[in-house]
Amino acid sequence: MKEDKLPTIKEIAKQLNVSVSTVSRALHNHPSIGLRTKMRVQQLAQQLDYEPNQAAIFFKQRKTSTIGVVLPNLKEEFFSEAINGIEEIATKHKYNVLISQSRDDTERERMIVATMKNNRVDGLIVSLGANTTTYDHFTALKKYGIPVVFFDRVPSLPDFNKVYSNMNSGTREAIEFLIAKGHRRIGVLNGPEQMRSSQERTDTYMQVLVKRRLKIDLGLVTSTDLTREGTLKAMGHLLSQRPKPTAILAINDYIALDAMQYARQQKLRINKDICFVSYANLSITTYLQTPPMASVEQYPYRQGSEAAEILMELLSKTDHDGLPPEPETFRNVVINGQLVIHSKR
Amino acid sequence: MKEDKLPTIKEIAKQLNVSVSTVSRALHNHPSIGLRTKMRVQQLAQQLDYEPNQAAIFFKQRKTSTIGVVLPNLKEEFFSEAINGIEEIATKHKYNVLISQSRDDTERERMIVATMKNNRVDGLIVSLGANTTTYDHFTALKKYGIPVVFFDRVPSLPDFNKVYSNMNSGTREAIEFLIAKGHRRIGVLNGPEQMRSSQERTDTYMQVLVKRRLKIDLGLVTSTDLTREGTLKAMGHLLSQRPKPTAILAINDYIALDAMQYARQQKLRINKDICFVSYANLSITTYLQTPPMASVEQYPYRQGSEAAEILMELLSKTDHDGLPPEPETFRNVVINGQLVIHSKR
DNA sequence: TGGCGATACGCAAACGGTTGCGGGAAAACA
DNA sequence: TGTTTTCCCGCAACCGTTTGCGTATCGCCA
Repeated sequence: MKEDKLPTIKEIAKQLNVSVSTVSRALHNHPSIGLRTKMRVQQLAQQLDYEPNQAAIFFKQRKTSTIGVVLPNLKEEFFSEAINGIEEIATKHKYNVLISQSRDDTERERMIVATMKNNRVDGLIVSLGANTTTYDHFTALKKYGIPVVFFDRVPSLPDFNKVYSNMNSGTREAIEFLIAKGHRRIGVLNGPEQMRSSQERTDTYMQVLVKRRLKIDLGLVTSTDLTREGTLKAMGHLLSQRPKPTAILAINDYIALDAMQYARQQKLRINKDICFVSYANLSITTYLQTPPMASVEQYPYRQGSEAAEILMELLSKTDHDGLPPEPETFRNVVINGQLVIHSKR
Repeated sequence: MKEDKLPTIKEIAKQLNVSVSTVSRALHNHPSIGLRTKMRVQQLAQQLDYEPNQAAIFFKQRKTSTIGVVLPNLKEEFFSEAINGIEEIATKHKYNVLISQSRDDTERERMIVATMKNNRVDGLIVSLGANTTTYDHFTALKKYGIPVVFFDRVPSLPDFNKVYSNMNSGTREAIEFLIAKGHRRIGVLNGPEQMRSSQERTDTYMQVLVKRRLKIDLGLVTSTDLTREGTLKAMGHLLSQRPKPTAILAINDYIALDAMQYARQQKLRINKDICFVSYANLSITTYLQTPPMASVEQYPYRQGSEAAEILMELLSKTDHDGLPPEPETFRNVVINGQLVIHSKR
């Protein structure tokens, strides 16, 4: 009972005195198999609890029905929510999902991509590590026909498939919101400069200020490396500006939380002496007594599911390889972030 | 350049005019291959960027070097932290990790286990869905020699490998802590009754009260199905008791957060009119202005890594199958939870 | 009765790598 | 120089499934 080897197609063939090919076809409802034998095969298969050996199939078909997901970390609700979207679509298309965390370490990221390649994942969905600035480990995959779709943290190069939330509209809304509340000195707590989103955020910030004819003070634009220490240091810088900023736009809710904590330590009253607006709109903020005044919702689930959808499409194309070498077109889906207001004050 | 098929061992063999077996052995540093050819092979392999086709190896070796992880959801920091522990150990042993979420849905859980079996994962690490009361989908795996290790939410049956944090010591500490603070009416916001931990928690609660000669009021012991609605309802019940409880022991931090929000709506002041103590000690609580007074740390990372370690051990045994049918012994690792005090008051 | 087209099934190769076994050639010994 | 040993390497089977192609059987019509 213990060493009950899994039943194979051969087993069935032997017991029924037919060939393996007949069994295989019978199980696939191939038209050239007689109804009688088809029934017999299917019945015995059921009875033996036969399940095809996926490993063998993967090997034979040269595809694993597995997609890899590489992202900075699962701890952030944004990413775990995105995973849900990915999983949803993937399972619908009968794909497995291999997840791995880069922890914002480019070296790890390279390793992960390499092992995923060796494991022959059919495709990849990636959100870049914060410090990743080179993409050769991804371009290398093209040679092997492994499609890659980026989401959220996407490379700034054009020749990649991407799904992301553009910062422009959300940021514009956010700044306008703050201005309408009377704020004139608005600080920006940005991410690392190599991140596409950071640049967009800064750009939009400038644009709005210019449009509203407000003074631009570059001392009010800082960046954090996303570590807690980096955030505190950046906050120290912001709060040392004179006059102090009365509002701060933070790259995401986690960073905003660190920043708020710092501000509180400096005896500033949140949403009174200083207001926060951030991105992501995580559920944890609803538990705070003083949440950020507003968040730009980034729709992680949608980003994940759209990325997965695109990947599925790409995979279905490379399936029947034989088509003319298409002129390589890249998908570029932009999801507009939207401001969600938490606190009226 | 596009349809650059991945180089195979055959390719190398052909180019070097040796047999595939020689190449295979050369790459594995087999002693029976001459130094000269070994060098030539390895060099060419490097030059061609040869990487063995894992799918083929999996198939041949009848093991996939992949372990499956099934847990309720990744959103809870407890689980994503546990994943980190699992990943750490797994990659150290060159295993891949396939993650899937049951979302506390037993049916989904069954499905996942089934597909993981078909995908021939070598072993499984599982944290049960909240409503799972039958374990036949896991016992079925034994027949096929697929080891399973449970963690955190473990079945109450003895014949499984488990790693979990026992509630006794942590709960005792927690209740004693509250009693020392002067609380006499302590409510319990427990999980579903079928969860092992819920029972342990209630038992210990009773024991301590008895020992301290405090009155036991069963109206103060409730349970939630872990949904937000369930929690609010349970809280409604607790707060309708007379006299009101002055402290509440909640099954985990998320539930505590929901509960605290409810209490606040009832115009109760947290940590003043009513105190909370919970389990897990998540990092998000550090951002709260009024966190639970204390949390019982559950060491998710350790639970994950220990579970993975055990699984690795089990896998290394079944590797060289041929040993006498051992008398099936099950590992049972208990990690003592420890009370962490957040708020002095 | 010979020929023809379906119908239903078997043969065998292929996917890429591993491994037991056997054997040829060179080296060492008598 | 003949024999034995040692060192290298090739042959071939195997893992489970899919699939192109060949073929036996049968019915049917001329």
